[in-house]
Order: sequence, then structure tokens, then C-alpha cells
Amino acid sequence: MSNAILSELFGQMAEVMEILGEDRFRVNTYRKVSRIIGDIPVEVGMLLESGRLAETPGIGKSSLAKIEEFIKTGSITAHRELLAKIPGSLLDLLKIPGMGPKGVKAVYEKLKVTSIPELKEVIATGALAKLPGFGEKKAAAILRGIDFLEKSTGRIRLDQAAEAAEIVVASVRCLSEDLTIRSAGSLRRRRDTIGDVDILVGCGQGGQASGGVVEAFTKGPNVKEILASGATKGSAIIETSTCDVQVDVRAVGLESFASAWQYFTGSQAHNVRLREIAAKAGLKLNEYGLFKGEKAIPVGSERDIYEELGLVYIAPVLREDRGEIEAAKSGALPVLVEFAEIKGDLHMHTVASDGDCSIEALAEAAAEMGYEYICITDHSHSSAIAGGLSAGQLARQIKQIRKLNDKTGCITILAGSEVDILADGSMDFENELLAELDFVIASIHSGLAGDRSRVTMRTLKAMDNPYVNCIGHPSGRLIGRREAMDIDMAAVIDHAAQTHTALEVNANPWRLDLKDTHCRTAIEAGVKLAIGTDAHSTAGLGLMGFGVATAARGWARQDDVLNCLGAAKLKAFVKKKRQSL
DNA sequence: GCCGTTTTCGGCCCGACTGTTTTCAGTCG
Repeated sequence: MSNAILSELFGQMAEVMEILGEDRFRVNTYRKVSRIIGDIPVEVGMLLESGRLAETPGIGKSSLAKIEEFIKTGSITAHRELLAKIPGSLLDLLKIPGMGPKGVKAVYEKLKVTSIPELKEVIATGALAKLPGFGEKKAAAILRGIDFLEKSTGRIRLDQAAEAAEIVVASVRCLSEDLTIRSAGSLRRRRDTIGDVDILVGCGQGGQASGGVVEAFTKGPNVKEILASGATKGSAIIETSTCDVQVDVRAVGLESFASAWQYFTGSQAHNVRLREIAAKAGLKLNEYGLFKGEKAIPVGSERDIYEELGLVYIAPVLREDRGEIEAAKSGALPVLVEFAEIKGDLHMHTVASDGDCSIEALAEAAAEMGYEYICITDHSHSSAIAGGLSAGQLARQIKQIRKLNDKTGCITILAGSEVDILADGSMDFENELLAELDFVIASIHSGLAGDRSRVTMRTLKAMDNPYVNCIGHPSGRLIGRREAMDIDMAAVIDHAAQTHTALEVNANPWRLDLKDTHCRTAIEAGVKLAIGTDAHSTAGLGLMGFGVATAARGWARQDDVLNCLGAAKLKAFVKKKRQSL
């Protein structure tokens, strides 16, 4: 919890310093420290105590002292002093698209504006347009920015971003079948949330066809507002079935496509590191290519770029400046798990609880996906709202599944359950019944707001049960709707390792839980990840890719993922725990 | 503020688009 607060404090210090016009490199440093702390999967306090924080690249003496002060006292003097220099509400203005630090400083000093309502006021009176450096158009753009900010829900889910990308790809595709159209940015990196969608279009040598690309995009369906429309770059608000999404489209010549794709995939922090490496080697890297002086070094693929810089290829999901560049230098990058290696789906619901279809329908759909097995995991009876099964109903479902296996044969159906972890940490079914199952997921569905020690205790106790093979959606977060539980994830991971319990990577884009950084910590502790879609319909089985990407973002290899095992080895995993406890 | 097989001082990624300019600053990614 303190990580998030600390990250926010460093971010705020950067913003205030920027408005005050302080040295931009110092500002950048604070930003970077904010990002680094936000990425750390365990409590910063623990890292500080062990001395590992001081070794973290990017955290220097000054930042370390501020972090130490925060851990001891709960606040940072430098932060309080900075915030005393300007009204805190001024930071809200920075969130408006089109308003940067210079603009905020100007409206504050010249027009005494300190909040969004006051900014609206000076736009309405025309005072903003008269300010030097502003003007009618800029004032209008800022008003639209305020409007967008007030309507937007912030970052969007992966599935929402994917839908926006599909809409835009289709409208650009209408222009010509020959265009190379790819998504880039955080969508390609499969981050858990997406700010805006980036689409890259490769259009012939020298970009001959690029003229029409931006136009095809901005005139396409679902375009609500055009934000920018230049020769090679366009930006617009796209309406999807659930939300409005900002989409940026860039058109480049095919000879620049590899470098442009690398560049627009980011992350920004990853790219900064690459450009530094290029500069040290006397090269220049930009979206048009890799250059030695004026001369372009031919790069036909992203792989070529990395290799020219002395690195092995780094997959998009790893490009976050979380140590992947160092690993690529030393050849220590993992071979990441891929969807094709997934042998089954371990989490799904049928009509027996809150799902939409039958066991047979799920089995058929899974067989078509090439799976070797699926595991049926309906809710247990305490999840009354989700139609949880009674002990008797589960016993009958187990018999039904055994019979179906005798009949079908093309895919193995495992009998499982997503059993509620009760308030005291005990399981919602008796062990005698759990012993009949092939695979047991234990999940917390109630009391998620409980205090840290309580929810942690419940989870640890569940893992002590010899029949519990996996903790479902361990943090309980629902992206954009509900915060994660305040749970001691380091303790959960540690206990999972000790008890031979897997941790789920719930592939539903609402959850993606465990999240990427926790996946990485779990893997380092030797914990297996169980990727499950939590499907409530046959379509839901298709979400597996999001889960695989999340695990891969946590540096997961095939060996780290439980459902990369065949059915026989999976059963051996279950048996091992039952015998050891 | 951070960092160092060119550096403990002097660097710190790079380009597009917009609007307000008359040569460029601000913002964004």
C-alpha cells in the first residue's frame, strides 16, 4: 500500500517542480523514481530494510532519504514544502489534455486560476484567449480537453482497447488491402490498462500511400471527435460499445516500419534506455531508423534493431525498463510462455452456477481450441448470488463429468470447483468432498474490504488445506471498479511456495489477477501460475491470451505455468500436495 | 537528481502537430 502512496508523492513533486519551472532533468528523475516505486511488487519498506532498495538503479541517495523519511514518519518534508508553494488543486489542471506545466503556470500567475471550474470561467469570459501564447483555438481545445476529462473514466481495459483497435484497423483497411496495419503502444505490450490506442500503418516505400491513411481513419465510423490530423499522424476519439477511446494513427513508409513499430510500442522508459545505448555507440535511433551519422543502418525487423545495439530481441510484453535490457545484454532473458503451449483451461463456470452454457458446450469449444483438458469450476454454495452449488449438487456434477469423459474422449474434462474461502479461512466444502475433485480453486468472494491481517490470514489458511491447489484471483481487484484487497502478497507468495499451491492468473480483462509484477515475484519464489479464463460462456474461453500475456509480462516461462502441463502431470501436481500435508 | 569500460562533472531521447508565431514554444507520446 505504501508503494502506491510513495509513487504518487514522487509524481506530485515532479509535477509541482515542473510548474515551478525547475530543471527538467531533475523533474524527470522524480518521475522515474515514481515509476520505479510503482513497479516494485513488494513493500518498499521491506526492500529498504534489506538494503536492496539502495541497490536499485535509478534510486539515488536523495530519493532513498525521502523514502526512508516516509517509512518512518508517513510523509516527506520536501513534498510538503513543494506543495506549499502552489495551490494543490493546480495539479488537477495538468490532467487536462492540452494543458501542460507552462500553461498551468501562466493561467495561475496571470489569471489567478487555481482549479478547473475557475479555468472554465476564464474561457467563458474570453480572458484565456487574450492571454499571450493562447488564443481562440487553444482556449477552445482546452475546453474540449476539460470535457473529455470529465467524461472519461481514465485508463481503459485491454478488451475495450482491443475493440477500438479493431474498429480503426477496419476503417484504414478499407483504403487498401496492401497496407501493413499493426497495433503498438501499451495494447501491444498487453498492459493491464490502456491510456490510448496506437495504430501503425506501413504504406509502401517512402510512404507513397500515406496520404489517405489519416483521412481514412478520421473519416471512419465511430469517430466522435478529431483531435489532430496531419500528413502522417492523426488522433481521434473513437466510440466503442462501452466507452470513448483516444486512438492515434501513424503512417510510415515500409522501410521505416520496423523502427517505427519498435518506437511506438514503447514503453517510453524502455525506448529512452535504447536510445541511450544507441547514443553511446555513436548511433541515433528514432522512428525512422537506426543511423550512423546521416547513413541509415538497414533494419528489416525489430530483432535487427536490438541486435545492432548488442541486445537479443526483447518481446513487447517485457519492454517496461524493469531489467529486460540488462537481461538482454547478458543473455539472461527468459523464453516466454506462449499461448500455443497452454494445454488446458483451469477455471470456468457452467449453467449449474452463474455460467451461460453446459459442460458439453465448453468441452466442445475447448477441443476446437486444441486443448487437452478443461476443468469445470462452478461456485460453491456460499456464493449464493452466483448460484453456488450445494455439496449434493457438486457430488452429482462430479458423477456427470466422469460419465461424460467415458463418452467423449477427445478432451479430458476435470472435475473442479471454485470454492469460497469463508470468513475464518476455512473452505466452503468438507475435505471428504474436495478429495473427490481433480482440481480445487479457493477464492475470496466476500469480506474483500477486510483488514490486511484478516484477508491475508484467510488466504494463507486456505493454502494449508491439502485439497486446495490454487488461489483464485488472489488480489480480488476489478479494474476500474474495485481496488485490490489490502493483502500481504509477499506472504501469500511465500506460503504458496511452501504449500505447493499455485496462484491463479485470472485472464479476464476485468481482473488480470495476479498482475504482472506479482507474477514475477511468484515465479522467482518458485510458485506455479495457473492461468484460467474464469469463462462464463464458450466465448469466455477466448480470453486465455490476455492471461498468457500477463504471465509473460511477469517473465513466465512454459515451466512456470501449471496448465502447460499435460493432464497426467497436472494430476501428479495435485497428488503431490495431498501427500505432503 | 542520477550516473560513469570515453566522465565524480557534465551530460541526460527525439520528432510530429498545433497554434501563435514571423522563427518557435508547448504539448504529447
